[in-house]
Amino acid sequence: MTSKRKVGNLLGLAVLGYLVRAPMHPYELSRLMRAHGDDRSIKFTHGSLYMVFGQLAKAGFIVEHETSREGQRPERTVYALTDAGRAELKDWMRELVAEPAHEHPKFVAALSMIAALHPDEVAALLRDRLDGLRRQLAEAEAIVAGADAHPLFLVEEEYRIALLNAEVAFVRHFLERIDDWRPLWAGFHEEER
Amino acid sequence: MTSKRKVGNLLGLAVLGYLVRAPMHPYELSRLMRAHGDDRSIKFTHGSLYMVFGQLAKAGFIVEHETSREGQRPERTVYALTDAGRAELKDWMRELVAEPAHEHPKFVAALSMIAALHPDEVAALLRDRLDGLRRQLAEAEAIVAGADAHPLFLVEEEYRIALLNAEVAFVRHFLERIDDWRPLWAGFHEEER
DNA sequence: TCCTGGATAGTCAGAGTTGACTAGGAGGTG
DNA sequence: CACCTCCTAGTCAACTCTGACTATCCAGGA
Repeated sequence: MTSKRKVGNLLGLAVLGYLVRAPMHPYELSRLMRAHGDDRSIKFTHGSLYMVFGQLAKAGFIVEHETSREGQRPERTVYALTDAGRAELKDWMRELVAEPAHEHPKFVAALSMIAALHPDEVAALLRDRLDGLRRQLAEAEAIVAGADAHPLFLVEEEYRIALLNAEVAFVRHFLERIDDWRPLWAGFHEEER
Repeated sequence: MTSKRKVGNLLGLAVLGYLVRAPMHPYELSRLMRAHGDDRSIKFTHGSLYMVFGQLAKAGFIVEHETSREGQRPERTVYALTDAGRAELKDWMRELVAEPAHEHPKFVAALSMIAALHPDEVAALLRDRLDGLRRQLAEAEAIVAGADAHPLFLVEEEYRIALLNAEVAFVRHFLERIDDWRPLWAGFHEEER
């Protein structure tokens, strides 16, 4: 069952996943995640990270391990995972892998309203989109090719590539059919000269 | 440029898109959208709809058209689109269609942390996921087949189908490779007996 | 006739999120 | 050696969103 989690932000999952290896303070984790390119997979800003640490602590998944200070720098609070946190990590991962979630990508919203634009314009915009998709594909492929890590650690990038390829194919197919649909479509735009 | 919109919630896009046809009050739109199955494309709850109407009004994209009351029922406030609202609708649509957004699906987050689970368990979970994906595919295909509407109005459902098929293929491919990766992977789970 | 459940229409407290702000230290440079 | 910029580490006000709550009307069953 997808009963509601005490901490819903996926950034919390990443925190648990990293703390299982070693206790850390938020700022250290922030650098680590950026270095690993995790910001491509998990949305996070500097500010939300501290929020999530606070939420996880309140929920009992992590505890303050120690607080230290170097020179006059601000104090650092190091957190460690609890047993409850370890359990939450496993349980959350199981749910995310086993149950495909119904999500709401922006492009889907736009497609559901697509008749609001004139078909000629849609065709031009879709060609722009194809360019953008190809750029994203090139980026992802460069990351996979350029890394010397085991493919296990880039499996999320391969997933992204698979979805991007599917979207490219869909957009091309859409472009091919647009002319056939023009008669019906035009009905919505009579008033515009 | 993706300069920040005054109203960011995609539900606002739907509101603009429907009000372009006729003025409406929030509750009426809510029924209409549910009847059209728009909740599959755009996330919305009853409560957030009233919020979004308020935000759009504050931003000048819609205005109160009239308020009426039938019997002792609560008062209904009917809103109409302004010229600024019409412009925002077009501009927003153009951006959403032309520029592929980098989004953060939950499954990507899980994949980036996948080594936290034992490979045997991941294999089992992925098989569960395949079942779920096939159910979602069946659902989407039934919607496309069962509707007598023009395919233009179901293009978002076809997009979903394309992505689901791509994900099925990816998961199957992942399952095939899991055995090869087991030696490396196992390294993370020595401690667990 | 009374009662229950669902549709109608909207409000709002509390939880979550974002982005801007603080403030000292280290490193480079003209 | 004064100045500027980036790095370190964290806080917080303002905004957004969710879900629970209010209140009336109407249809159908007991």
